[in-house]
Amino acid sequence: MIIEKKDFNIKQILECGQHFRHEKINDKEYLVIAENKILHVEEKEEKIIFNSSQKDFEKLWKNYFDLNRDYSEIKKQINVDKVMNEAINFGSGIRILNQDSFEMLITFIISQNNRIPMIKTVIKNLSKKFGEKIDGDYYSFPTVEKLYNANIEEIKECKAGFRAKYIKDACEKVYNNEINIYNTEHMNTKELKEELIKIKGVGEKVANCIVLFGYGRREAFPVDVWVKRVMEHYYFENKDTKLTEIERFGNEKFKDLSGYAQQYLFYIAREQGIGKKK
DNA sequence: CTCCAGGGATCAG
DNA sequence: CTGATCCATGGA
Repeated sequence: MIIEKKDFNIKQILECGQHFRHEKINDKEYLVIAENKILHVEEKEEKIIFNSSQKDFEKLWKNYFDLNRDYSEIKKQINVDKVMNEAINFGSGIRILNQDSFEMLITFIISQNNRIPMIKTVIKNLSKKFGEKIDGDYYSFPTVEKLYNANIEEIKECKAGFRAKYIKDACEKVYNNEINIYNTEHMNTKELKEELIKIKGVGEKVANCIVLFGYGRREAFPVDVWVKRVMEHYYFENKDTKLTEIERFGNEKFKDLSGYAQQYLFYIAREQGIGKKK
């Protein structure tokens, strides 16, 4: 499947901190794992080549890469000042992926106080140990039931560290229907976040990432170390500012498009090391 | 060696 | 309520 290259940069999409199940071949060529599929994506001149069947493309990848949405309109609306103009131009090919909600739950529990390469390693280990083989050394993300039946020691062996008990708690609460993470259409974002925060190891930031990347709640504004740095640098005169205040500032500034704004800001901050101490 | 990572739980005040 | 400390692990 070939589509026109517009508001699409595979490197920016996969390396803006929302996705951990890919392998880089080069800047314009990646392997992406989702569900029980492996996709080879390649940028060529003004086209994007999805090496998949038309059926898989329509059923999975089209929505996964959020191709039904007009990003030029979104960018226009959040381009409210000089800072955002620079961030949007820097990451102009970013799109927010629509990923599996349970996978996002576990993924962002793993993300806490961790580095991106290590997050990828833990997810790969969990998938290899508890997922289904797709092809070669690639495995699908584990189901709730599989992870629920794993014991803490096995999860720790995947290098999850102190987060293993959080993963276990998440699986128990989901498997036993102590929390509802599946029929969520009737819940607003605040209610959904409150539900997720009942899980140990899920706080405000992790909950925001889960609803943004796993539930399409694009009004969420996760504030991590990088967003804190870039926001303090540009909007708070480098003064140490509370996370809740930064989140409120973002939500008021970007309204229901906060998640997109946050993602352009995260990407430019991390790529350029904005605000990082020496 | 020390410091820190897409934070949160727990404890001290 | 706010702020400090601890948490596994590995790379800089």
